[in-house]
Amino acid sequence: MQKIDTKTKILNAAEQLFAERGFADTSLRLITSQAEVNLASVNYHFGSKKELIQAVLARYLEVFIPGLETALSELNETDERIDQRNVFECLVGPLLALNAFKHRGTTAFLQLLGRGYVENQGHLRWFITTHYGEVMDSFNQAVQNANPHLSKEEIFWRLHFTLGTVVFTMASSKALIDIAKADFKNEVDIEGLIRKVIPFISAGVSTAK
Amino acid sequence: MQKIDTKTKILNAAEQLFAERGFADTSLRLITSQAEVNLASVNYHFGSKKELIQAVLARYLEVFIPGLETALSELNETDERIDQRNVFECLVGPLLALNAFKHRGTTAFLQLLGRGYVENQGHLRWFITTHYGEVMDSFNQAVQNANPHLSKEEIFWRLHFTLGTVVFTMASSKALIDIAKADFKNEVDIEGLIRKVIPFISAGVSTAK
DNA sequence: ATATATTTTAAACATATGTTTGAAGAAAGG
DNA sequence: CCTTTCTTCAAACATATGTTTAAAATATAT
Repeated sequence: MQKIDTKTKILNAAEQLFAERGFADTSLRLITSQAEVNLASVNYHFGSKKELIQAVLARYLEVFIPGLETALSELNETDERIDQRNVFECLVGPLLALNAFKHRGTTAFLQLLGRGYVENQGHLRWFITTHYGEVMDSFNQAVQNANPHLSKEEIFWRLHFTLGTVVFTMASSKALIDIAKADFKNEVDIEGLIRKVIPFISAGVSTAK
Repeated sequence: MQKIDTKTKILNAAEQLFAERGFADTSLRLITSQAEVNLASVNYHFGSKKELIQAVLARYLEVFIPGLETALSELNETDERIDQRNVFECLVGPLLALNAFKHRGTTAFLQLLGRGYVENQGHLRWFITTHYGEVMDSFNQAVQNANPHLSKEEIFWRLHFTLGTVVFTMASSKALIDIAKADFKNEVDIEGLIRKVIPFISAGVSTAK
């Protein structure tokens, strides 16, 4: 059994609590008690709560973004006609890879993303577009290629609708999966959920006005 | 110029600030200073911050739910084939009616709904399904009539995807509208946003597997 | 082994929060 | 008018929060 250093213990506890309860409702004392570290170590290792939040998100983005980058560049190199579903499929691999990187990683990442977008007047959006602007542009380009009938503004809106669908679904995935199991006797896991949501958002994005 | 009583002044200020900044990030002192009333009057009139939040939401639900009820019962009585868009259109009237009830009422209500769903581990979700279960069932029935090719389970999932789309979009509507204005020089108001989202969710709900 | 740097710790700090108190003020009823 | 009830107000209260401090403990390097 290997020893986990303080920094990682804080990140793990903070990640889980932020995803479950949101950033504002999670105190440093709650984080440090769950991580079994001293309160002051957060400020020592991260500087402030704000920087801790960024570090939690960064740990996932640093894995997810490169994965998305390679998937997108592969897609953009094929000469075949690109369907919107193919574009969204680019997200599936990198997203599920987060589960290998960390237990329940996919769900946690998507929940954090949702929290970050809704809280703090869209500061996360600014962070992502300034730090990972190229990937966003690349993804946007792929969507435009798949939907030549749509204006850039229409695509902007629909991609944000998509983000809402995914983020909200993942944030309440546990409850939804439980309900589905009780009402329809049907077991669905996180990958099954992704497979269900892709036809929905693909149809939404590609539909004619 | 009529005198507005303290209770209403608090509700108005709280509603605006809750919608803009979320519940956790809005202090009672911020509310009472904007409402120009004494701090203690919140506890006097509402008991606690939690009850104030419920009162703010209830003021809208009491107007919106009956409106939705009548729109749905009208739709369910026609013998014509119902399109999925007709079902979602049932929401538009009651939603826009909130603007007559109160200035910027539609936006405020939808933002509050989004905040309520995302904050506080889905407590609002439980509140609505237990208090307004009949309307939810009626809405569900209309969707089934409009989509006879879909199983009940598939509809269950897609309606929750829809909820996510709407709730997330509205919670971040201010930020999104600002970006659209900056990037595309295009002013979108809340009705415009509703008109944009309905084709998206309608296509998503009705698409074949 | 000693000196240096890094990390951990308990305690204190400053501030912000929701809530309560008790007196003063206003409104209503007889 | 006086009494009673309802409402407002400034102040205090108790607690929770993010952050800082300075000493102790541990690790690192020479």
